[in-house]
Amino acid sequence: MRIATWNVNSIRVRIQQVLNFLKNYDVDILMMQEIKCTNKMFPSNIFENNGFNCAVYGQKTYNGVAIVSKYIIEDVNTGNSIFEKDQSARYIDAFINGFRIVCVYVPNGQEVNTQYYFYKLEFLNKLIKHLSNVANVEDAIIGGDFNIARSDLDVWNVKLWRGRNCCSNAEREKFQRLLDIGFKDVLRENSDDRELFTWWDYRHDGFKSNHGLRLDYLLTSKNINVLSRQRCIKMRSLPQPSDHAPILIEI
DNA sequence: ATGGCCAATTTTATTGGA
Repeated sequence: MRIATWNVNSIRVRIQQVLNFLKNYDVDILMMQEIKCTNKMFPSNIFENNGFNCAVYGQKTYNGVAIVSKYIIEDVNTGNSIFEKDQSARYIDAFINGFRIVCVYVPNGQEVNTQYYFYKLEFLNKLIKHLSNVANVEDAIIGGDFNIARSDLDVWNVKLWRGRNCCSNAEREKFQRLLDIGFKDVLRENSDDRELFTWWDYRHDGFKSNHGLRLDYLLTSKNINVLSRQRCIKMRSLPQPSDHAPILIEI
C-alpha cells in the first residue's frame, strides 16, 4: 500500500497536479493540507471519477485538510472533539484498510512568542495527548505539515534559522514527545541525509538554490514495516507548484 | 535573507503562509 502526504496550497489550483501525482506514483492514500476551500468547493466528484473516495474537513480561504483513498474510508473524525474551541480545519483521521490514517496541519506560528506561536504550542499539546490514546489501540500512520524542522539537519541555513519559528527548542521538544509516544519518522530513520527538505520559499526562488526546510512528515507506528520511502521533489519543480513537496511511503 | 512570492477575497489592498 502506497501512502502520501502533501501540503497542496489550494486544491482548486493544484487539482491537475494532484491527479497526475496519484497516477504517476501509484498512490493509494493521499493526505492533503491547506486545501483552502469549503467541503462544498472540494472537487470530490473529480477524485471519485478517478477511483478515489474522499473525506474532507474544509474551511473557507485558510487551512483545510482531506484524505483521498482507493480503499473504503471508515470512521472519519475531524478535530472538533480534540481541539475544542478551535474553529480552524486542521485535523482529520479515518480508518482505512486496517490502519488509522491521521492527516494534520499544525499552525504556522508566525514568530516566536507571539499569540500565534503559543497557539501552535497548545495545538501540539492537544495533538500529543490525542495521539497517545490512538497509539494504544490502533496501528497509525500520521501525515502532515508540522511546521517544525526537527533538527539542524532539516534547515538550509542553521545560523539564520536558529531559534526562529519552526526551529525553536520548544517546538522541537513537542515533536520529540510525539515520536516518544511510539512513532517513527520514516524519512529520517537510519539516515543523516541533509537533503530531506519538503518546503522551499516561493520568494527568492528558494527551490533553485535549495534553500529549504523539512516541515512535512510521515510517521508510522514502530511495528509497521516500511518497504520504501521518498520525497517527490519533482512535484516542486513543475510550473505553478505548491511550495511543499509530497512524501510517499510504501508499507 | 525577510518587502520584491503565492493564493484567496464580493480584490484593485489585505491576510496568512514559513
